[in-house]
Amino acid sequence: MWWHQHNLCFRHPIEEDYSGELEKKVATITETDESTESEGVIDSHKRREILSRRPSYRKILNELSSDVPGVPKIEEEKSEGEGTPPNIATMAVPTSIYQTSTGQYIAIAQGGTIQISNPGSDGVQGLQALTMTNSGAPPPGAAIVQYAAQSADGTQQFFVPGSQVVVQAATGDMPTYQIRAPTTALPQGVVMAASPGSLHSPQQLAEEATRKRELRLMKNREAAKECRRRKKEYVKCLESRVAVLEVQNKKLIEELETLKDICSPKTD
DNA sequence: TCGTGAGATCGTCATACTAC
DNA sequence: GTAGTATGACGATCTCACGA
Repeated sequence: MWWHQHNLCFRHPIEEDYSGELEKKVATITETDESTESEGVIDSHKRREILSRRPSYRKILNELSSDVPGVPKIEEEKSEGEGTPPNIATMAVPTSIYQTSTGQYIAIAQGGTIQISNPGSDGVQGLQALTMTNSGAPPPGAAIVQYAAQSADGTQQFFVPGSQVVVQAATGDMPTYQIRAPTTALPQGVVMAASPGSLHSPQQLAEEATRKRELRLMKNREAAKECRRRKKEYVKCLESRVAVLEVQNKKLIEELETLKDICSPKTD
């Protein structure tokens, strides 16, 4: 974070202990002893314990917000069942089987199930079922593949194992599908897919594990971004609170001095 | 212009917490 | 108990200011 003041720039280590210092400052100004972190050397394990037991930024900020009018609250995320995620589409397509240029088969079943068979697999064996869904709980054993609602060229893409995408190349009565490299760098949504029970070969299991890991990493990446955003907001909130409390403190001191003068007039 | 230092940002991992 | 989420820690990389 950059702090610009009279053409001088000051930097604050936003991600480290700055918020902790602010918390101490707020605690000092409000004359509470909530902040119990000692100044001495704390070994990393104890420090981790202390930090990890701290309530989340959202909770703290919302508590602060309820105290300080004008400070916006961080909205609680809606539960997943509420409403339709904007990026998840329902596939209402006729039951069809398509063959790709690489020899893979894609079967679009009624109800939106997409099945992919790899070259060399004999028919049903080796099929991977991709069940498109708008909402509701995933079926037992279901895994998640990545899905982008629309690519740059206006087509729909369904991310499948092996860093490939199933692309809906045209809409209408007879949509066409292709398997090709993704045209968008980042997937924007998810669909439910591929029960592990349908995976047989070690290669498929490895692909499944890789896919799960990539999905987990992607989610964690987004979570980290969101967490950092919340932390920044929290720090801003603390800063404004410090400013408000300092003004209040100053006023109270001045008031106290005034009252002292009134109550104890000089005898000279 | 280039090297360097300091802070910012990002991705990942580990782990506590939470919801079911 | 388990899966998913939140967040601290850490390392890599980026960005910017500053001095040689």
